[in-house]
Amino acid sequence: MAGQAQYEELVRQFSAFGAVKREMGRIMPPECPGGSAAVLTLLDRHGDMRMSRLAELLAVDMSVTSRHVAHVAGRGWIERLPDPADKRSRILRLTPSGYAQLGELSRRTTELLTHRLAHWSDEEVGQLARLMGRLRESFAAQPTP
Amino acid sequence: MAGQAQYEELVRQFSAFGAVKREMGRIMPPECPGGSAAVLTLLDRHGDMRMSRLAELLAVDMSVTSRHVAHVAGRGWIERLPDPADKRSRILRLTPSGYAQLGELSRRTTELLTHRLAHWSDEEVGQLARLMGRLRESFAAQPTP
DNA sequence: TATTGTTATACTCTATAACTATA
DNA sequence: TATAGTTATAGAGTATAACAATA
Repeated sequence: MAGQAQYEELVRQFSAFGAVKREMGRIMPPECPGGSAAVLTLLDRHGDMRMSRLAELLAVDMSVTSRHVAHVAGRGWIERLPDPADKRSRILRLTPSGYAQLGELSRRTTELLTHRLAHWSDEEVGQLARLMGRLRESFAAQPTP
Repeated sequence: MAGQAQYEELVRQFSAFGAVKREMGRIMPPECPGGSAAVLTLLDRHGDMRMSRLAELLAVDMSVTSRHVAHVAGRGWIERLPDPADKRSRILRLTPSGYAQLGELSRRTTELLTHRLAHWSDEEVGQLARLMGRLRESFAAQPTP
């Protein structure tokens, strides 16, 4: 249970985090903006899925998901297969080209973080990842009413 | 010095953080979007300053800063005073109305975080704020060439 | 009637470039 | 000539609402 001053400090850091996110965005391939990268990463992580499931994992409206998916499919990085169980649905699946794109994304982000976090210990990187994961869970647990 | 797998996990958490930021944004007053809140917060934190200094603290282009400042000034939350040392410059200063708005922002964010982070210890909140602050510093230290 | 997904519209945030006023 | 700030334009991300197809 923390106090108001601590929460305000945390909010300041949340706000300042935008600069980190923007720099990550700048090193991405021009054809693959952040939304596309998120789609590829989640499909890699969780396997084939439907639009609605992807929207849930992205934590954005399905209309937004639809846009991102259309962009990614247009580049040939995923394919949209018919769902035999429900003709309204489509199953999303990474293509070999999509896996190649994921490799490129990984190379770029690893290269940037290797430089920027050169002075961070293994434990610190893990701790930040763990706390941010817990933060996301704490917010996802109680969706806005 | 961390490995590629750890960096990829960290990048996933960076991406997922967007959901937290969006929920924070949803509870803001409609007249005061994120950019405006950042301007008010930084002026409160660092005192009166010029546009260029604010742009540096926001870590965005001055054209973006100019937009946010115009919005905030239009609501009467800050005033733009002439700089006696340089007629091209303007000194930004919070008004009483601006301080009132800051109080409202603080109430809303504290209320949200009190609920969402109810199970977090004081130490964990402090640790997350500290690590995110260090992350920002690690990125700011080497601006993009 | 309800659900899956798409599209149209609108709003926020951002960067680049052109512009002005002053240094 | 260089700098402080503004504005116009363009692009990415998002949400809401209206819509089509299917359950």
